[in-house]
Amino acid sequence: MDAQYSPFEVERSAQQYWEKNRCFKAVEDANREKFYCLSMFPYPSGKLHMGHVRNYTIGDVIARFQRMQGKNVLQPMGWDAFGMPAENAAIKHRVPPAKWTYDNIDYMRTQLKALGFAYDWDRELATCDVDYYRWEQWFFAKLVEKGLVYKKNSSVNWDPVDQTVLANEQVIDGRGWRSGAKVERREIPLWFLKITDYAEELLADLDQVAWPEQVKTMQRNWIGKSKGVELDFEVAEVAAEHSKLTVFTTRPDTLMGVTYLAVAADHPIARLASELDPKLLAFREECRAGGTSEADMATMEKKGLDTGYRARHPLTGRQVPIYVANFVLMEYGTGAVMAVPAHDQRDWEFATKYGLPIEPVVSDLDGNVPDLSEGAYTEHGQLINSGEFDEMLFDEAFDAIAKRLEKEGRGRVRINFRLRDWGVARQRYWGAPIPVKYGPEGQTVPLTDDELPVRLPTEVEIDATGSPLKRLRSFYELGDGWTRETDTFDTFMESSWYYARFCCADNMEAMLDERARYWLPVDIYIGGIEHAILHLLYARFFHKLMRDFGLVDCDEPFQRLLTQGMVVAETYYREEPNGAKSWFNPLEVEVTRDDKGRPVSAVLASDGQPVEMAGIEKMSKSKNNGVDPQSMIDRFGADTVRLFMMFAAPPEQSLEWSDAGVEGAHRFLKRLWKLAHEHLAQGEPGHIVASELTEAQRDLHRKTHETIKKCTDDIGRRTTFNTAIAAVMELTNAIAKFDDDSLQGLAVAREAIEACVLVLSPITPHVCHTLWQALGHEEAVIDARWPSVDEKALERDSITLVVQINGKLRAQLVLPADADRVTVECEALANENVQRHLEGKTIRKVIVVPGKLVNIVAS
RNA sequence: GCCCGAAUGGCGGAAUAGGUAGACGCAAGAGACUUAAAAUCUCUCGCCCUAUGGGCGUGCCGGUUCGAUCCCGGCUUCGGGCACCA
Repeated sequence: MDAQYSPFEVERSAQQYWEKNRCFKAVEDANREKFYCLSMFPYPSGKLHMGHVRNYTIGDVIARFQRMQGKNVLQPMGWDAFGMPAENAAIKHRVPPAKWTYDNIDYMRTQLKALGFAYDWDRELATCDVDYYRWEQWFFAKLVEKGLVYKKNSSVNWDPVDQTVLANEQVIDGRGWRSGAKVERREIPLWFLKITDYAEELLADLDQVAWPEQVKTMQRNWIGKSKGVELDFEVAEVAAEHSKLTVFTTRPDTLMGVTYLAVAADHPIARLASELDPKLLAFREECRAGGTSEADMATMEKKGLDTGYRARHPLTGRQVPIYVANFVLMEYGTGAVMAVPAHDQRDWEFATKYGLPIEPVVSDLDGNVPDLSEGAYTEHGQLINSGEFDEMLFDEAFDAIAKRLEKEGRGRVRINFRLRDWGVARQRYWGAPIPVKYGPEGQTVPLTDDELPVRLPTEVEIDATGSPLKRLRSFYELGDGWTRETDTFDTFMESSWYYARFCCADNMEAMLDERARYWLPVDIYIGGIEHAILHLLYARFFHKLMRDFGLVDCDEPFQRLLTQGMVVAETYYREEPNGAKSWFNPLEVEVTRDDKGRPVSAVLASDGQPVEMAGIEKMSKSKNNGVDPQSMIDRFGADTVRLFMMFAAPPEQSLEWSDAGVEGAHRFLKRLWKLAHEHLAQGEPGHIVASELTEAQRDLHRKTHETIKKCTDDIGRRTTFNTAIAAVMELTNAIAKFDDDSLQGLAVAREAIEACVLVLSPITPHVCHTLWQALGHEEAVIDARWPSVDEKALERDSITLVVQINGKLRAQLVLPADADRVTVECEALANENVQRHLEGKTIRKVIVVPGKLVNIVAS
């Protein structure tokens, strides 16, 4: 064994060993307990960023830990390869999306390999491979047959200059990012998957999965199940087919307070009204301005205009005005809402703005009529001004009003979901073609198995103006007046089932096979919290579709979920003469500190001139604060990078990049290496005989087992790798202080060092691979079993407990571990400092928490 | 705007079931070794005071409790998501 730790040699030889022996190939084995560990696959954007390194290190630590627990582990990796950046790169650099994507994949694969992740590379897949997306097309056709797919009009962001549909992120302050033109909402027919058919199950099955409570809460709120009443307002002046205006409300108790209705700009009644009124027509046009996102809807100025039509209140018969409003959307619900300005804040603001009546129908529980001068009263209360329903509370009023509406045929109780069906069509090139054709008479026909797959052509001209597929005759035209669908799938489609395909990625005959039943569900899924709703909900839905098609047999795809925080770093800039800011990478900047270590100023290393410090932000290109993982691997080796990432913060929190912290991690590995080296130089150890250990030996022996116990829990249950590493650091500090070359001493030290190597091996696998060999083991450390805790070694003779007076710390006592309550109390009261603080006071109560503390309550 | 989180020394963080706030690491300071530097090792390190002791202290205001970083109510600031970024 070398005296010096040389990471590159160590890493090369460990990686060669793993590759040569195909250590991470996963083979189905019904007799072994399986463990499927999955990290969210990356979009191949060019090179790995620190967020990837963090994500994949977490996954790798868990996979390697589970392997040491004796599980049959599957840990695959692949590429979420369709998406917009490839098209943007094609426009900017004139590189075909396919070439750009595959080049990026090749580079990023070498980076992942350099980090030593224990992937079964035989299962690698890229979603842009036809062997992958063909099954998505096949499955889509099956879903069409089952009636789970339909086409309907939906709003998109339309750039009138580039004549193209924009993604929400391409709309900046209401304008197209390339053209700068004001974006309009435009209705186009799009393909939808009926996720709402599964709303109830998607909600209920959240109870089965071991996910963070916050993620489950977000999904529950997103699905948004609510009980309410659907009711009809009659509009007398218009033709029969529009004479009923249906609305949904969760507050039927406020029905008597309805003073107006609001409909979407594209609602039939609004259309009808605008035929006669140019002002209305103009307003309906105006409603088209702006983006389609919910945030836009919620924050825009609420505007409306009277249609002139009046609706008949279903209970009172009173006539209420119908307004067109820009915040009501035709696609959601019925495209119409009832307004109760006294008890809904948005309605209150609208009514106040347009001088509409605000009539309270709910008082507080003491019968006090609410003050509506500053805003709506939205609490549940007691009904007033509601005739026969007066004095009823919410539940009673809900039932009574619903019952009466039902009896009169004007309403019914309904369960409503906020969740909307999933629009899966995109007007983009770099995606999986939707397998549908259109006939000369307007027929819409899904492609049959023998017409599949539809290959995405790679020889295309890409520019900023929409999908090139329509311009490509060989793709678009099918002869005899038939044409092909040119929309492609939302890339969430691919990421909704890749976890299943990993189980049998080589099957060319079927989407999934029995191997998927062996491996699924994924035991732990690791990825960014930003995917808490959309990706995870779509994947859960898709899983249930596959289950109902007999392709998988569990209800949920991801049993446990670990959501990781962002990687952030300090930002530095200089203001240029023209006012623009130029940003400098943290690695190019030197920070000077005051004598307390506080940063006071920063200079650019290259010219020594000052730069401004602008705080800590998510690593990004725009702020140039991204630290390239590659440069860190080149400098310190993969183990150091992995160790730092796992040590700097628990996985759920954001992680701040720190150069000094990385150096600290590197120093620790050097110390560990030296410790092992020096220990080995002291000669062969004896065997531990527990009854013959000195006190110091017993202390180290105990610390070793305390560390094993803590690390097992920290890694296996809590996934707080930072505290596991801290515990190992404590143990190495104890080993370094332990100076005893007797046979028993060496044996205790050997046990401690081996524990460090085993426990760290999932985190820093390369250096532990080499150290394990150096410690004389034939088997590789990846095949070693996780160390077990000797409960006997944990026992202590004496314990320290603290004495508080009125909750304030006043003394510490060292007592035999088995001291009884009376002894503890007497010892506490006998303490000099305790007596001093009790002088002139009367003891009211003594609380003893066994093994922890004594609190004396005195006054 | 709506939904979900977070806030602890100079810094990253720890305190796992309401029981010693600050483990571990970084930075900083002092010292040892060295011709010197690097590396390494040892010690100090929340703030304040009349210092073998004491007061204050976990974003802010209030509550529950013998005891609150932890539970409850109300704020502030920052972050994630909001259905076509992935």
